[in-house]
Amino acid sequence: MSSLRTLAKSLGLSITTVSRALDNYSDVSEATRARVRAAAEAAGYRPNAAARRLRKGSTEMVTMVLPTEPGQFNEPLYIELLAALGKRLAKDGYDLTLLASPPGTEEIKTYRRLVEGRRTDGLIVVRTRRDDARVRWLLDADFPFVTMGRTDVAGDFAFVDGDGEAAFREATQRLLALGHRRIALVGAPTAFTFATLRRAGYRAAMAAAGLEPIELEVAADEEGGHAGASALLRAPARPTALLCATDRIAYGALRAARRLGLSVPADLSVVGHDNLPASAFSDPPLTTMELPIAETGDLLADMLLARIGGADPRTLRRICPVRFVERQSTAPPP
Amino acid sequence: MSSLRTLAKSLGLSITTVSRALDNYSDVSEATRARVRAAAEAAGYRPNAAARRLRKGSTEMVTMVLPTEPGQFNEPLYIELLAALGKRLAKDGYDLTLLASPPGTEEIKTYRRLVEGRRTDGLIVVRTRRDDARVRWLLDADFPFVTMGRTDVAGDFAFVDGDGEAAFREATQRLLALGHRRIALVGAPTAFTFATLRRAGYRAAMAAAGLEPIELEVAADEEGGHAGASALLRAPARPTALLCATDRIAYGALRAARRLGLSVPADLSVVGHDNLPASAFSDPPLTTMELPIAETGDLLADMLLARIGGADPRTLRRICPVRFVERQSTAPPP
DNA sequence: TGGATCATCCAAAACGTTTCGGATCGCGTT
DNA sequence: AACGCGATCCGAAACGTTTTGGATGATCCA
Repeated sequence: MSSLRTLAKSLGLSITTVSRALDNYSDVSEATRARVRAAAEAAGYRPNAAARRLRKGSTEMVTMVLPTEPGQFNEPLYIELLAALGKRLAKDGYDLTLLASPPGTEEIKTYRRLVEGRRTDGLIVVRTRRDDARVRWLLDADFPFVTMGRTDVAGDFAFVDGDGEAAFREATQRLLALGHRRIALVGAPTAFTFATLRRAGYRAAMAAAGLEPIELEVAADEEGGHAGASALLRAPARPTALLCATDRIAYGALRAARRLGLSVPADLSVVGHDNLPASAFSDPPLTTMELPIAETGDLLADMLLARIGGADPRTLRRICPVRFVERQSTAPPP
Repeated sequence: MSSLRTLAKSLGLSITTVSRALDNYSDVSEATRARVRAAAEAAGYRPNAAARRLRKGSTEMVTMVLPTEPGQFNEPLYIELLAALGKRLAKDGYDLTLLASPPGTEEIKTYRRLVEGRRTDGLIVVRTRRDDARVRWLLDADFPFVTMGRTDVAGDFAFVDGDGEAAFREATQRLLALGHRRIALVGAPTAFTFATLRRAGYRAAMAAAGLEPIELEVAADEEGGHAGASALLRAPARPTALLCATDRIAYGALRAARRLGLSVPADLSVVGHDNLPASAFSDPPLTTMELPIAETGDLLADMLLARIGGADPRTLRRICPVRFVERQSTAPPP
């Protein structure tokens, strides 16, 4: 409604001057600037986003595409991440938007639309895979992006990740220190980088202790955890501890243990990862691990802004330590 | 990079014709259309979103602003809602974006930016309050929007809501039918419409049975549920059933019961609402209620598109039935 | 043959902003 | 008196689409 034109006309000034006054250019007098500001305020002037984008060639927005399919995992984390990112980006005048897309080819199409239609200045890629088509495509298109989580894809790009390997190594060592020997991993699909890294940490600690790893790969949700833990706990040499790739897997495992009449932690120790809000209230409260999500969001935002500004991605990589959160689902073996 | 201009030049056609060919206008020959299509495909042409928006005056995007503060509630639901909405909107060529904003005045500012800067064609408002400043503002600005959840704000707008009142009435009746008499409500903050409606249903059923309601209002998360249930269960005439406004409150209640040495459902029945993925795996699996979220999303999307198209909001209101999900957290009282 | 109709194409305007390259004026210097 | 300079201001172009309002031939009918 209220455009620069009408504003200029009502002030008896040129469009140029009004624009520059509002943009704090130095070549407009303080008196005029004040007058313009007041008028703009009174008229509720707000620059038309499309026009400004067309002219400036930048959208001042950043997008995160969330792969969604019915019953996916880790969503609460992504929302929190979004909140942190949004806050940090807003400081630099960027809007953060989230786009839901079913994973797979549909997702790549979404990226194409975003990038080729110049609908966003930068992207945040989450739930990375070891071979990640999105990352490959974005590298190829030479478009600014940042990933949360690592990838095996060759090329230079910015990322933030938790040190899942060290975390699971440490967690395994803690279980070993408690006296456990038959420690099983209820892992997530190893197509995801995080699952592979956590497994590597587990394997390393087991190998160092001279123990055979016991592993299962399940869907990264309660159902997967339930099925996986049920299978493991029915085996002849029943594990005394379950190291779960995620908290949601751990919830399923807790339920499986109960159905088999095992009490946690007396008969079985269970450890998760993510420290979801519900984990402090599970039965028993879940021992788990946590990546400080707010800091991660800040970092990702900083990196993405740097990338948009043209920074070298090789300087933008960070692997963050994961904090161990001890609760009541772990104890010495029976 | 590849604009209409370059495309036209390379084809020896005018910009107009290329544009119209791609837009399936009838006044361009089939032969030319095919030629243009092929060239556009080859060049990877994608219309510049800003330019098209500037010209058409519409953004072809729809926004949902998610009020986020540390440890909020119901996020998994919103993600699923987002997925459903996105799918439905994509069919009509609309992008759905989500914007996180701290609730309160900051949130209204976000709405102003979106609406006055013409950054979106329509809004989805969630987590409605009885007196909702966002709704008031949007009504005042006469901007197309849809709410998930009702409001006491006077005025006509489109909404979808679950029939929380009927659901909680029915749930209370079920508990009554099991023989419970001391049924307590662990409610959410009644500033939120849903909390008030659910409480109304509970009160109606209790009144009809000639019983005094026992109520507490807590934060709508695990912590709130834990605190509220702890207080209620320590009272002299301990309730035999807890009706919780949300599943997350119910998780906290389950934990509180356990800490007090009460077994669910033998000593205490617990009922939630939302049917979060984790609820089938709590201990015991939680009896709860469910609003089919995918259908809700479809409905909301339909309504919003209708509103953007100028439909009368008075024809766009829907209160959906809520399904009762019986699991193992309910039983007759001891 | 002349006029109407149709199929196909196009020039130019418009959307609202930012920005380039001056224009104008007053004032102090030489 | 001419000049230079700083402080203010402005016209016009440009961003890449969509759309209006024709233009141009070819074909058809009387």
